[in-house]
Amino acid sequence: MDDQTVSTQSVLRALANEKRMQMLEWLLDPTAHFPAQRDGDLVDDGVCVGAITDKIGLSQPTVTNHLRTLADAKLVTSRQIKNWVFYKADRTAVLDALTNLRSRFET
Amino acid sequence: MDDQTVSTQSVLRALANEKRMQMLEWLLDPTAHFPAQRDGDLVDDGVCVGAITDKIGLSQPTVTNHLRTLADAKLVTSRQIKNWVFYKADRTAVLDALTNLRSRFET
DNA sequence: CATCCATATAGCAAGTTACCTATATTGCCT
DNA sequence: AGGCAATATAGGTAACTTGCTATATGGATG
Repeated sequence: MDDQTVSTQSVLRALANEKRMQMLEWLLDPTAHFPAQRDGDLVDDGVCVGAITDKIGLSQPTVTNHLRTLADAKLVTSRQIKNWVFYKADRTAVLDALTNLRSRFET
Repeated sequence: MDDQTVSTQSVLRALANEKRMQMLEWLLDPTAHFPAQRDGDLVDDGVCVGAITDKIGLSQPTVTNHLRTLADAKLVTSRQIKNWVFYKADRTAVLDALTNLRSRFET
């Protein structure tokens, strides 16, 4: 329950930034937002950092940092393939977090 | 829609702080968390700043500031009676904001 | 009208966040 | 092995957040 509190806060902090919100929305529907990748399937593996960096217009380290924040909140997962790291949204985790949040506010 | 974006962010920023989350939860069920007030009904009028200040253990100006953040996000409303200001949670606004947020993440 | 009480505003300090550039790390390829 | 490519880490700066104390404001009351 205290653990719950911490995690809800980390989710809220992760979402309370437009750039991260944008990235998460893109990652939830990667084929709509990113070109196909040579190594790694957009849907199965996720989107590589470079593609996100190109699209969002921030430096690569800043993007890596935002992705870490999303990962800390368990909203995205990452996997390494060769020397790429692919980030993938966890839709279930996102929706569960919101359900959880909502339950705090219902009577 | 851009307006929507801004407002979603203000809601998320408002909730992404434990003290404000706490206050909002209290304000959603005031009778469970605050003693009856002489001037102003807890449910109908809301909770006065002083009562919130006593309970949360922050200075009065800090509490006023947090309440403003919640009010900017439209999660609470305020009304003045005599020289008290009563803050009241807007449950509908809270739930609508979450519904709205969720709709961004559904397929 | 003087004062008191409740809240708001001003202004400041400390901590955190968001961004950058430079560099390290790691894996691949010739 | 050497170099290239992709990402992570380090380190620095500016802006924002969170808290405080001191003070202003404005209604109520003796």
